[in-house]
Amino acid sequence: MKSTLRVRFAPSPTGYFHVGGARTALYNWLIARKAGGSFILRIEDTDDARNAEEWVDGIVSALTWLGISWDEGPYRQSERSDLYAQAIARLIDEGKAYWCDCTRDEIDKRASERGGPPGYDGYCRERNNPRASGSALRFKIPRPGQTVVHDKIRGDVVFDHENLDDFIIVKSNGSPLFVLANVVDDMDMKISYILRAEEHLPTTPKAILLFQALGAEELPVFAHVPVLVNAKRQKLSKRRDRVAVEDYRELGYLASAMVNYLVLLGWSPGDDREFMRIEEMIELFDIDQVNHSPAFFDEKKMLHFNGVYIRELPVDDFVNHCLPFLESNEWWSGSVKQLEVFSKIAPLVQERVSLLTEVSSMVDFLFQPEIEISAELVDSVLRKDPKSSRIIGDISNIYLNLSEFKAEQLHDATRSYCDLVEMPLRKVQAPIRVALTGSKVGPPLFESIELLGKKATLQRLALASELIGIHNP
RNA sequence: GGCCCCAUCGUCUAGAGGCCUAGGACACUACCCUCUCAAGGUAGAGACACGGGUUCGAAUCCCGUUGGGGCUGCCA
Repeated sequence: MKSTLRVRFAPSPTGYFHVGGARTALYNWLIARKAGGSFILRIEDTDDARNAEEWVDGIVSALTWLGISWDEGPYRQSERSDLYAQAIARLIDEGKAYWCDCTRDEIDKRASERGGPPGYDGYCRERNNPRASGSALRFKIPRPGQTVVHDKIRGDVVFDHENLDDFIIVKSNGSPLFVLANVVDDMDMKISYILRAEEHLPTTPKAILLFQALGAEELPVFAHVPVLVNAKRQKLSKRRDRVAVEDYRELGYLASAMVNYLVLLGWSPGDDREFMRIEEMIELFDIDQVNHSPAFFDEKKMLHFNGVYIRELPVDDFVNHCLPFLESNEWWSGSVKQLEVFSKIAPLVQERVSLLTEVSSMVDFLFQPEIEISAELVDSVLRKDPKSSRIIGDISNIYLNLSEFKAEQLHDATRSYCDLVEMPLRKVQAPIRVALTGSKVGPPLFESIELLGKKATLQRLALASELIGIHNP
C-alpha cells in the first residue's frame, strides 16, 4: 500500500528567518501540494540556549505572508521530550549507545597525540560507563560498515563508517541533539520525504543509522537541495548576511514576487518561462529538475520581479498594498479625500516603482501642506538658467487663466507656451516640476498638477518665484 | 588535514551525445519611444574551468587536475 506523501519543514528558531529557509520551505510545500500530501511545520528548539520565542513568531508570520500554509503544527521539539526519552532508553537497552565522559580537551589531546584527524576516537565505547552528571550519550556506529544515502538529487552517496565518529545524541544536561530528535520526530510523524539543504548531507548517514537502530521499517526519501550563497559564494548565514524575509517585506516586496523569484533559485520549469502563478509552480515543480550547484541570491533580479508583479496588480490591490507604507508618513491621515487623490495618482505611480517603499516619496508633494526644495535643486534647476524665472512667471499667468484645470488643458496650454517661446517641453517642464513637487522626477506632470489643484499650484509657483528672486536679484 | 558535494555568460538558468554558430532572464551598453522618471521596443557585448579518454560526433558519458563550497560542535 502506498502511503501519502508527508513532508516537513523544520527550522530552528535561532535567528531571523532567512530566504534560504524560505526556499526550502517552498520546495517542500510544492511537492506536498502537488502530491496532495501533508506539509508539517516543526520547530526544532532543542537547544534552549540559542532559541527564542520571537524567532518562532518570525517564522510563522513569514511563512504565512509567503502563502506557505502547513497542514500540521507547528510542533515543537521542546514539547516532545517523552518521545525522545523512550528512544534513548531503547538505544541504551539494546547496547546501541553508551555514556561518555570525555571532555573536548581530552578528545583533542588524544587526537593530536596520535597525530590523526581530529574527532572522537571511541575511547568510552567499550567501557560501560554508568551515566554520570557530566556525561553525554554517544551513538555506537556499527563497525565496519558503510551507509549509502539514496539522494533524489545527487544519486547514491556512499559514506564509509570509518569516517563517522560515534556522535553525541544526548547532551549531559539530558536534552537530545538535533539528529536524534529529528529522526525520532520524522518516524513519529511518518515523514516520507525529507527535502532539506545540502549542508545536511554529511549528517544523513548518521540519521539513517539512527532510523535503523530505532527499527524504522522504511526510510524516508532524501533530497538535498543546493544551498543559497552570498556574493562571496559562501552559504547564507544569519550572522553575516542580512537576508531576512521580514526585511524584504518591509522594503516593499510582494510575497508573490518573492515566491516566484525564490522558486527559480535552483530550479526552472525547463523552458524559458520565468513568471509563474502558484498553481503553475505546483504543477510544474519537479525535484528531478532541481540544480546541483549553489545559487547566489541576487537582489537585483528579485527587484525586477517585484516591479513586474507590482505593475500586474489591479489598481485597487496596488492601493491596498501601498496603504501600510503610506501610513508611516506624518503627512498621511488616511482621510477620504487623501484616499481619493492617491487612488487617482496610483496607476501612474504603479508603473514607476519596483518597491512599495518608493511610493511615498513619489506622491508626498500631493499631501504635504508645503514642500521643501533642496538648495541643490533651487540652484541647479531654478536659478542656473535665467529662463526659469520667466517660465515660472509666465506659466503662473497661463494657469491662472485656465478655464478648466485638467491635465489635458494644462498640457495643451503648456505646449502652446513652448511653441511661443520656442523651447522644448522637456526643458519647460523641469522648473515647473521642481517648483511644484520639489523633485526632478515623479509621475507625469500634468496629471500631478490637476490633482494638486489650482490653488496649491499657483501658490507653489509664486513661492518658487520668490525663491529665485531672493537668491538672484 | 579527513570525508562529502559542486562546476555553462558577472548573476539565475536552458541543455538528458548530433537540433549549439550554446537559448532565455537580471544587470550592463547603444539607439528608439517620451513632459521628467520609469515602463516598453530594437540591437550589442558576454559562458561550456583545464587536461585526457569513450564515440563517426561531447557542454552533455568516464577519469584526472584545478577551483569553489559544505561537514568535521554536548549548534541546527
